[in-house]
Amino acid sequence: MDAVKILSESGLRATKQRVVVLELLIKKGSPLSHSEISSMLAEPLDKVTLYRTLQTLQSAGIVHQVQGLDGVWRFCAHDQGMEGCPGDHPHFLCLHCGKMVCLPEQHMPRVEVPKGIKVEGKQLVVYGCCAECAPEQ
Amino acid sequence: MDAVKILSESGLRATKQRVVVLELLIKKGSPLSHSEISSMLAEPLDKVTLYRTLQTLQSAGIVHQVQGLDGVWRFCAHDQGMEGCPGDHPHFLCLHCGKMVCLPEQHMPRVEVPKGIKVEGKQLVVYGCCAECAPEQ
DNA sequence: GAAAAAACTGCAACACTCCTGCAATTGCAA
DNA sequence: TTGCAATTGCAGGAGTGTTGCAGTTTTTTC
Repeated sequence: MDAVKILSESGLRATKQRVVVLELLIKKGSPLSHSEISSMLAEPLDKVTLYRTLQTLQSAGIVHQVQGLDGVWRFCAHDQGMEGCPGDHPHFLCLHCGKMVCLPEQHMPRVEVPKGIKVEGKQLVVYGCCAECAPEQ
Repeated sequence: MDAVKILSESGLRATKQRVVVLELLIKKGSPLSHSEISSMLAEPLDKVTLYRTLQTLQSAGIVHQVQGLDGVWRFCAHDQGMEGCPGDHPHFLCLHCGKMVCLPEQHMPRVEVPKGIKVEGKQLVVYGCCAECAPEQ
C-alpha cells in the first residue's frame, strides 16, 4: 500500500516527513518507538515533528499505539484490511533487546469491570525474552 | 497487617521511610504512582529514596507494580493472602483522573506466542472512565 | 556496650520521553 | 501563481526515573 495514498485518503497532507515515517512503519511491520524511528531515518527529523506526525497518524487510525513495560510508546502501521485492527490484539515485548512484536492472531480477553466504569479500550502486553535474545543468556 | 512485621518477615530493615510508605500503600489498597505517594506523605521523602524503597518492596514481593497508559509505574500492596497475588490480575485505569483500580477477581488470559519466545509475565490494562468521572462529562 | 560492617538515605546531577508556544515554511486549492 | 491554512522546526521546559557518592543509621561481632 502506498503511503501517499493512505494519507490523502485519510484527508491528511502527504508531506515528505509523514510519507517517510509511514513508509518506514509499513516496511518494518512491527511496533517501533520514537527513538527507533528517529535512528532509522536517513534524514534527521525534528523530534517534535515526529511526535506530532505519529499522533496525527494515530488519530487518523492509520497506525496504532502500544506501550511497553519501559513506558515508551510504540507505533505500528498494519495493513488496513487486517483483521482486528487497529491494535486490537496483544503485543509481545522483549525485555532484553526492547523489540516489540504484534500478535494479531490472538484475541483480546473479555474483562468484567465494576459497575459505573466505562471501558474505552484495553491493552495486553506479554513480556519476556525473544528468540534472538534467548540463546545469549 | 502490620507494616513493620511484613518488612521484617521479608528480611528487610523496617526503617521509618519504608514503614511509612508501606502503611500508606496498605491503607489505600489501590495502585499509587510515585508522585501520588509523594504528595500523600506527611513528611517529605527524597524521591530517590522513594524509588528505591518501592523497588525494594517490589523485589521482596510485598508490592506489585503496574503501568498505566501514561507510562507511569504504580505500586500496590495487597493483602498477602489474597488470591492471584502479586499482581496476577488486570487493572483499570481512568484516563480522566488517572486513578487505577485492581481487578483481582478477574483472571489473566492465556496468550499463545510464536516459537522461541520465552514469556516471563504479562500485563493487562483496561482503560476508560471511572464512576466518579463519568457524570462530569 | 563499643567498634566494625553492612544497609540505607539524601543530595547533586543527569538521561530520557514527551509537551507547549511561536515563528518560519510548505502544500493545496482556487 | 497566489493566498491561506496546515505543517514544520526551534527553544525551552515539565515530569519520570537513574547513577554516583558521601553521610547516616542499623545490625553484627566482639
